[in-house]
Amino acid sequence: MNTEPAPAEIGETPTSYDVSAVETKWLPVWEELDPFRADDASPKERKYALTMFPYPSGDLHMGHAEVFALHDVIARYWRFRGFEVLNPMGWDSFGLPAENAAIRNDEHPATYTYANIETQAASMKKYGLAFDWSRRLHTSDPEYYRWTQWLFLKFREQGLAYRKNSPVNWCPQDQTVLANEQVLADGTCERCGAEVTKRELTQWYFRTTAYAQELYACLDELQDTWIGKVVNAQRNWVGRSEGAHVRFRIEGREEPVTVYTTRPDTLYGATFMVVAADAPLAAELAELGGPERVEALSAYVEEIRKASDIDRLATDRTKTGIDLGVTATNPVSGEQVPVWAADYVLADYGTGAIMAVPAHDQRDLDFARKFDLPVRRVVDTGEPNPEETYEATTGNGTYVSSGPLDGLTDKTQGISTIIERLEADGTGEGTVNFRLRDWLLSRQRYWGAPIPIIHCPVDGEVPVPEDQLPVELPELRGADLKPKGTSPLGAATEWVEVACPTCGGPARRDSDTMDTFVDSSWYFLRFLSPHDHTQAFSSEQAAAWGPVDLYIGGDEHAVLHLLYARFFTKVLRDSGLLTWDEPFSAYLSQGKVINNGRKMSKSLGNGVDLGKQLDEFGVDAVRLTLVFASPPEDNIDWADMSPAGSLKFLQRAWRLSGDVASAPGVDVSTGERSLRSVIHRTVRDAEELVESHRFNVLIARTMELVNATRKAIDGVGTGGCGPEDPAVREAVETVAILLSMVTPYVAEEMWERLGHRPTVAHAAWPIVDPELLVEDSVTAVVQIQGKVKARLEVSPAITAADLESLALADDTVVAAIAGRPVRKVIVREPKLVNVVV
RNA sequence: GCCCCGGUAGUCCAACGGCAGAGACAAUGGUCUCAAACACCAUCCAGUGUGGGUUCGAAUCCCACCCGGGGUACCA
Repeated sequence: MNTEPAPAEIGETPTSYDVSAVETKWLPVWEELDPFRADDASPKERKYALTMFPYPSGDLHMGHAEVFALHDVIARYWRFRGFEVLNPMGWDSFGLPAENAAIRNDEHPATYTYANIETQAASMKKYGLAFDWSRRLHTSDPEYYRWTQWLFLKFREQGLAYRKNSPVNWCPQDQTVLANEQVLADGTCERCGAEVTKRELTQWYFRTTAYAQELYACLDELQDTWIGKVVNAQRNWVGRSEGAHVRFRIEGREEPVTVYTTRPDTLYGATFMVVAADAPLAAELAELGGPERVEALSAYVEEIRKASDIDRLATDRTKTGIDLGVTATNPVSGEQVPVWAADYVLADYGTGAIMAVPAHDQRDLDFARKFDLPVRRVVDTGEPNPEETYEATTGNGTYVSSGPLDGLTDKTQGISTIIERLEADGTGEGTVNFRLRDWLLSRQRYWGAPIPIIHCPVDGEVPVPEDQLPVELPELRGADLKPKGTSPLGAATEWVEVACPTCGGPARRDSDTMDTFVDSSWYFLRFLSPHDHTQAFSSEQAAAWGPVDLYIGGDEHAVLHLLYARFFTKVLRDSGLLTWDEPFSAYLSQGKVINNGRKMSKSLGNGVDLGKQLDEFGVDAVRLTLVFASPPEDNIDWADMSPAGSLKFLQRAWRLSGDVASAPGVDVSTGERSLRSVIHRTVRDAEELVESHRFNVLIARTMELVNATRKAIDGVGTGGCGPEDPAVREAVETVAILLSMVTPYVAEEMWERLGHRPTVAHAAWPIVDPELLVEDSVTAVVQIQGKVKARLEVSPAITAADLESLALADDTVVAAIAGRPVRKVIVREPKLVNVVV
């Protein structure tokens, strides 16, 4: 600690406080008083404040420090404003790092996990956060994952959890499958960075697609209370599009092939059809084409399987594909078109088959060019003809060569005309399509919640009976956990081999564990009744507390965690367990803490250690710096920040508390008006600023109040009222209360020096006196042509007419008008007059 | 490519369509000191990315473009 306490000379007021002494002094007092425990029986109006619970890897870092500091402002503020606040904390404690550490150190993952949890818990306590610690939970506790498993079984009963065989993302490094959401845009694993490959495996899925429409539609309600970019990201991820299914009859095949298109109006321009090469449909059609087509297809599929996702994802890659040797019939024109298989058509989007309209889709045009297929323009947009330029046109235009559409110029009308025709003929219909896929939840790893299913050769998939939950993890450690391509649980013979609950015969447990995102999809519900051994969560408490009033977290979870939690909420609502539609009424994401323009990382060597910052400047100064730095959602570059400056300010604020010369409880209403006016304006602004999450401005306003108070104390003779004035006490108490939301230690210390008993968290929020917000006089500006020419001191109650005549009589105004005729006068009393000449 | 968000003093950031500055960092000068650090006092600093438009009046609203950040990407 570099803040030396001032030498305590007898009779002299110290000029600074000892940061570390204050921290050790108040921490036990708060533990004792426990002011933030939420009362389920409270008659008060409730608020549920939630911040994303951490994964226990090592100690807390700067990112945690920021989000917790921001979150704490809201939680403490609501409490001050008379709400009963639920503000819980726990750990998302299943996950790979613990498992990898266990392999490295030949130990059990729980050892690493729970040691880190204790480290983080101690740091959080020292960090002075307003959590209700009685509700602490860890998702890796059997008492928690028992209910994760129970929820899985409920979902399965409703057909929302199922198993299917499908090509899945496989991370060769972590030796496990990944959800689509866990594969980055460049085709690498979001966790370890390895290049993701594909494998054909039977895996468990949650049917998120069943809720695609609602997950999309409800975003409208969240538009104003969720941070915009997250709503946007969710919208993109769910990916709703409107279009049509169109059925093409295939020569020699009974079933027609259905394609999905968003441009049915270009149907007359379809010159070939393409099916996803890796879909079963392609194989079927190849058989129609003959043995050499089958062979060609399988060679082609082999080739594309070998290509990495990175290559696949390169958009400028040349198109590849093969002719399947079959023809399809265009349902409106009767035209015969060839059918191709290619990898630019995705098996799991739409129907896995498209009608190719090269003139009006660049991908199709590239393909047509490569394989010398015909291009036919059917919309004349006025741009050069794509048949010649090889630049597809996608805009509005006049339909040509399009039968009944010819001459039409409106795309919307063109689309609806074709859809009507298709529907009348029974060859297609309008439809809505989503990009969202089902959520792959199986993981071939150990440290997660086991999937509570038993596979019996006689009875098939049998759920573990509820009274046998939880299915606890067997004790495995070290080398037992090494990735081998199958789950480590599969090798735990004694654990895997069980009697079938239905027939009693030999059977095997499902040896996969659930994606840890399952654990975090419902933790906000478990906080409502964390010690209840009879149910996952209390629906009654959920109705009373929920939904979460404000959720704060990082935007790395903008699609994953938030989407999954929303999905869980909707399923549980439809199961009758919840009454609300969305889990988080408002969502705020904090920016990252970076250093010197770069993300902090070991390889760059620019990490900032939170512990060191706390040791050097103290908890309060670090919290203040993070809150003051910028609006919450902006990144903070630590290199631009000055925790030393923050500490300087806190010392100045603290010093005020030693200068107050009136007694506690003095009648502040007799205090000096101008200072009181600043106090009450500050409080009014503070309310608005906290509610609109402009915490950085809140700090600025508090600094302003500190400055004004200092002047009032010292400035006797120059307008200051001196330390005895009751307004000074009111000001300093207000500073302590405002600061307690951000810097609880120094605020508590000030509160004590002001002669109050702890804790400042119990202080009454100042009531704003509207009388004190009225100003004695205001400065009105007079503009000529919008440029300021003069200022007038006027009464705030002045009438428009009076202000106008006052302004027009002003010498500088008269001079500025210079005799020109006044054409118009705009008056916004009492602040502004604009003269137009 | 498409979709979001942003661009204001050297830096971080404020500013209901109405005086561009609330607050801070840095810098400079001073007080204090044997000297320095700390502390305190004072000073300095931009016309709001560019170009149009709307308006009596634009940092703020609209359009186009440039730059930065993020999301997404053969999604038919």
